[in-house]
Amino acid sequence: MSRKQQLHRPGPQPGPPADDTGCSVLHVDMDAFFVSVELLEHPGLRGRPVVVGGAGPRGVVAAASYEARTYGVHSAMPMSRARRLCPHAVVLPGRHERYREVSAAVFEIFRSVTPLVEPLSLDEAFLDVAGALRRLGRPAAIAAQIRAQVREQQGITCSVGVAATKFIAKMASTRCKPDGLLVIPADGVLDFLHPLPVATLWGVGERTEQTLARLGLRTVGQLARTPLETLQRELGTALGAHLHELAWGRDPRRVVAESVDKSIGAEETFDTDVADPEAIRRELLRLAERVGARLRASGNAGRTISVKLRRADFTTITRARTLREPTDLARVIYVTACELYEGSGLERVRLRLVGVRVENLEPAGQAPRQLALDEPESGWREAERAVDRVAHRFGPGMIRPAALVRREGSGGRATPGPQEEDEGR
DNA sequence: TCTGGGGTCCTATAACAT
DNA sequence: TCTGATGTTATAGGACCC
Repeated sequence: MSRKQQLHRPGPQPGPPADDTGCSVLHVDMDAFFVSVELLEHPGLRGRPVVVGGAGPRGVVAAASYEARTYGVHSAMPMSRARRLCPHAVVLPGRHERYREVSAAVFEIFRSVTPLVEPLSLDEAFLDVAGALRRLGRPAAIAAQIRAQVREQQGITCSVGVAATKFIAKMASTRCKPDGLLVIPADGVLDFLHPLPVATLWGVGERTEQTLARLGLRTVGQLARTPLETLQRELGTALGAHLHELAWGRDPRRVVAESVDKSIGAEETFDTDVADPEAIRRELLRLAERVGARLRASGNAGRTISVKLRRADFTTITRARTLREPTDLARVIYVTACELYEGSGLERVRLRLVGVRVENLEPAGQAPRQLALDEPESGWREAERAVDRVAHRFGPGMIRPAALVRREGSGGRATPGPQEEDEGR
């Protein structure tokens, strides 16, 4: 569900089959993934404008059907605006658990082709099929086979870009959406690339597009012919060099299957802005509990705790502190987060969002366990492990700190979160 | 029109060490 | 010993991705 989705003519490539020699990188992208999964269960909605996303007052669009897109609706758009653009759209709240299941099944198909599968998100991945050519045929044939299997086994469509490099494969899948297949031959890369608008490049968002527009650069070709030094002066050394390389079709990045988490975090936007420090601390506790549980589930611990505070006017600050030892304990995360919040100078300021993140991750097993006798940590550790076990058996939210048990008139969030539906246990 | 939640990466700066 | 140059690490902010 790329944000840069555009409406395109679907269908196969015209003309003779393109030469896919050396094009061993595939980029597979599900078409309007969340919507497509919903349509499996609500076939009556097929052909109608359907939008998946947050239904609350501050929700945004996570996915839009192609019918909805004709009204200008696209992902990341505020839901209020989407409803205005397309008042008769069907809005569904989204069920990520279900999307994860379908995603897992689709990725099984990918891995039956090659072990070199690099997930980018639930709905897209790079595949390096160089090692599968002998067994399964040419890259374009493998791509067609994957598309057929996804359609037959899961009932949804995807688009596949085939090229010699990752980023050209990704651009290709974007250009052939929905339900398409596009091969960019190695000797056709620049013809494909140079007429495209700069904003289609991976790494060019709204801000960078504006900067480039100031320089009079609208197409990738114009970008390519701009001196490297100019780009680096205007965009910074790293981004300037990166975009210059991409504009010439050069992208040395390999497809890598394994990846390590660098941070784990949670954040929440309030339905209405909150100034009360007690309510903010309660939210920090909820978030710390969530992050701690996910850290322990993933077997990680982290040394750096950061909080993110977004004011009503959308300006955002972050504050971080690095601990002497890594932790996976919600209690430690919570206490640190509170101290960072209290030291931020934003204690009575109206906030629309708070977030908690743990960085500098390492496997929890190798984290040194300094525990002096007077430290209560081991008690917390046992307590939190017990909570993990209960959550595992009975579902999350069965046990939680007393401060999070909702009381009548306790303030806090304007509407209960998903784990607060039931009154206090 | 009013902007979610999960992340990664880059840059600038400051503090500190060599 | 003082100092400048240089490297390293932590921090903050922001662009960008899906």
